Amino acid sequence: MDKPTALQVFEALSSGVRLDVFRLLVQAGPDGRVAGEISAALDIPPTNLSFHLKGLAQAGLVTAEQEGRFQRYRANIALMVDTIAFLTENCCGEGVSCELTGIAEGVCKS
Amino acid sequence: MDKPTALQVFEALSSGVRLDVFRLLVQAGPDGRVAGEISAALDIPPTNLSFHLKGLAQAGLVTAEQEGRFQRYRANIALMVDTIAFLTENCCGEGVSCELTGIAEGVCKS
DNA sequence: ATAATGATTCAATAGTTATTGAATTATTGA
DNA sequence: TCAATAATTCAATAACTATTGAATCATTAT
Repeated sequence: MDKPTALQVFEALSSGVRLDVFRLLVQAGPDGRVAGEISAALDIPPTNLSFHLKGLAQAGLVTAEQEGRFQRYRANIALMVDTIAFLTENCCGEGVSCELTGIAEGVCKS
Repeated sequence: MDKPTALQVFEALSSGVRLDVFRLLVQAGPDGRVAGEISAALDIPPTNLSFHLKGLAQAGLVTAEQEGRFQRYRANIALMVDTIAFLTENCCGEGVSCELTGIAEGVCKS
């Protein structure tokens, strides 16, 4: 993953609203959720939700698919996994072990 | 890790300057770097660097220690590892495997 | 066709973030 | 003490982000 992509992902995740939306879509699984469902579930006004969904989509963290007059959103798990890989490669210096924290071995460079 | 902490970390990592600073400090290892070294290495004016170091410190991603008239900064690897754990717990839904991406098994809930 | 529904875009506003140069604080060295 | 050095804070500005309500666009149902 290149740096601009990583920055966009971090910026997208730096809002409580967007983090909540993304988590909801992760939990929703492959079916995702239409905008109205997200709006209702998280109690976010449609216009504000649109704003944040746009940011998430621009960062690539969610995809949008038209479904009649609904708009269905899904989490892009692959990008999140890539992001975790990016952080992993940037988080552990020489000889630093991640075992201490309960993260699986092999995750960090060390 | 709680949500406000995660949000602060993501916000801190959402600036190219701060990401560069953090990576530099990770590479520097336990010795860290004094502010002037960071400023010179990344070609960032001292006053702007102070601004971004403040953000990183507030998020907990770096620590600062006075050393004579210098200020030594170090990366907080533990917090980064916690952040990776946070993302891991929020990235993989039911039955989603991370194997595809080359991330070690056991990382995702699966 | 027309009305109703789902969602987005637009316009306005308030608040926040990034950057720069000048001023300030603190420590070291002559 | 006095000048020099390291770093931060302050003040000003420009740019961006978040939120809301009104308006618009597209699709569905009558």
